[in-house]
Amino acid sequence: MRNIKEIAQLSGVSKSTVSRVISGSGYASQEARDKVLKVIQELQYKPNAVARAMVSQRTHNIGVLIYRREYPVASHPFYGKILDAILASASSMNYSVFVTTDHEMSLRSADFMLEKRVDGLILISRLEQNVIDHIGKFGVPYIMVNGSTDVPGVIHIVNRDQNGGLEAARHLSGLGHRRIFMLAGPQSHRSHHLRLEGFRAYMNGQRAEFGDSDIAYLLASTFEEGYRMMKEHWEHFRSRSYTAVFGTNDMIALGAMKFLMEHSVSVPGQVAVMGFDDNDVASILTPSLTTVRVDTEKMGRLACVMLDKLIRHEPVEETAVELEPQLVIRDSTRRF
Amino acid sequence: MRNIKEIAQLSGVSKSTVSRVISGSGYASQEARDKVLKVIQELQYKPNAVARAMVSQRTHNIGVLIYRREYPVASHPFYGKILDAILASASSMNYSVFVTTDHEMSLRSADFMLEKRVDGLILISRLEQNVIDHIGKFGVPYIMVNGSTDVPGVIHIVNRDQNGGLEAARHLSGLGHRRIFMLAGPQSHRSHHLRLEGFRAYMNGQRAEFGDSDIAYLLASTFEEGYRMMKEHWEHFRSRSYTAVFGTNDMIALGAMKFLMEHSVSVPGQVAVMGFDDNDVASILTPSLTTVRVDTEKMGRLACVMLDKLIRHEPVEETAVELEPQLVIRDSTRRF
DNA sequence: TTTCTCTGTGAGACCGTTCCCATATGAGAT
DNA sequence: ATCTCATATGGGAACGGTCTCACAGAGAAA
Repeated sequence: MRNIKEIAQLSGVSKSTVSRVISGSGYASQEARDKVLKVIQELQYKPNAVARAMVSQRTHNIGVLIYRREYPVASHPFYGKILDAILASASSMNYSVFVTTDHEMSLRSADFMLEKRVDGLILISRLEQNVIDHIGKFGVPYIMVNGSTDVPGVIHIVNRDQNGGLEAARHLSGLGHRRIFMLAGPQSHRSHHLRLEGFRAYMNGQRAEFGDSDIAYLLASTFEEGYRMMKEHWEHFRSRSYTAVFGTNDMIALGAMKFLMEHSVSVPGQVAVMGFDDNDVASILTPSLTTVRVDTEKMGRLACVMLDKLIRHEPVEETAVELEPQLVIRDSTRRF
Repeated sequence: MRNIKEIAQLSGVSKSTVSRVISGSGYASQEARDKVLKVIQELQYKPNAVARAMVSQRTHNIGVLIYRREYPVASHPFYGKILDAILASASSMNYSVFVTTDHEMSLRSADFMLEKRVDGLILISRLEQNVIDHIGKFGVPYIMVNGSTDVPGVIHIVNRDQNGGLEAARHLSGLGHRRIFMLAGPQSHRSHHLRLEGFRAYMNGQRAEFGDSDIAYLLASTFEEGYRMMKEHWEHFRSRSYTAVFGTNDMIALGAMKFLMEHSVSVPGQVAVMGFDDNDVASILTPSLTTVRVDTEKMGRLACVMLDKLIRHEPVEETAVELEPQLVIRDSTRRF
């Protein structure tokens, strides 16, 4: 393969001069510059990033680690969106991105990145303490996005889920709904937990009746599980004459909505359905889903910008960024 | 940072011996082996992949390049699936994956990968000739997945779209549908073109009436465009009393279905709707969408396996792999 | 004239590995 | 006794860049 030495010989200068021309720093006469650039152009020479990384101790690569038990991961309607945003931002900042997905939270996939000497790491979704400790030991800067653990000192970007839950409750209450059934995703996951808490806080604040019997706890935050739990609680649901369902994410809500529609329950005519996240499917469905929007685009962008600062040892103002979610009213909810 | 030299000093051997212990090749006494491994364990030493790549001229990285004009890319219900499969396969084969998405087909993003010296490249979606030429010049092995161009010699993996289109026609005809309206995605794209051709071939073979007036050509293969074109042809649709709609992908079909349902047309009661791809949304919707399944999982896996062969200079049997699609009958179609 | 500064250039160390080669030792064959 | 051969080890070049440093010439300031 072509290298800088070959360019140097062909243009009749030393490799030092070639290096200077390429980097643009240091002195190089116009004459030398022209000769070198001409040869580079002719040979279609591209500097070897591996060698560069070797000496500069900077790879200009960042790693994105997504842990998720269920498929899909990259094409996941929520995590995939964050990934998309990261890819776009990173590219505009001249970083290349290693993407690793894993189903168990093993140290292996973390090591995979660490060996490759990435400049920084973006960790998406919940992470266990030992993985964080492991990564921390390496001195590689990292940022957590939408993580579950509140490890002190770890820089993380999250959605203000509690507020979102509160907004959802306010919206449904405002429409006149008094009996609301909640499908709550795994409470070990920060988002689902806080969304429930926010919702509960509003209801309690309003002295509205909302207690443990109004909540179904799901084992997964999937469409199937939403459908399954709606089915399982169907008798209960009818006997208590609920008029609304709130799922702690869109897929859950969509699963519930599918069950309802299969049982000829009109949405939103008889029962209003509301989700959280605002993924692409939410707006596509008939009826389109009222939801609380999480700004995944900003999450990804901020993650890149902040990680870049960490990498360049610039000061980072905040250790925790919380993004405000936004109520998106569509067709699946209406005044009761 | 820790390096092999430091390990050598601490274990009282030369760096050559340490290298041998780590790689497992060459001679090393049990005694030396133990000492070295102990130090490695204590220091949590990980060999530097950048330095390794430097001398071995193998990075164990592959690049995935996805060009797509519209958002989303990574989270796209079809391309995202392929990406997911690639990530899983690559990881099990000990490759790390660079993911790059781009909206225009620029040489820049290709260069981005080439400079980083990936061992191989997987190109997803349509690629223009100049980009292919550019990459070809570098001698980096590459594979095209679901590409549009039939460049001779380029190894590619595609779905047998023509057969799929044919199966779709056979299915709808078999159900008794005689008047079928087709929403055809951009014909510059191989898949959409062949799906239409396969469909047309079956219809003509059956001497069924299916002509140009039964086809609407879309500008994009999106949900919105499917909706828009269904709307635009609504009068035409009704006047010709069509009983079925076939979209050349699921999103198009879903867009059309949304329009129909909004206009109180019962699906599949009055009009049957059929798509192509079988993405996650297709099974979620009510009614669930009858479609033709593309084996994205296998596409991704094969891409990795074949690329690995190319990288290791092993012979690759086929230059073009065509995967057989599979009819998936769900609730959106029924006997007319 | 001498000294200083700016411009321009090349030699060579270095980044962290791998791998080839030289060397050493003890056992078994000749 | 010498010759092989397998085992074991370390020295040092190489991979392809960056960067520091030494040095040289030219013009300006002393």
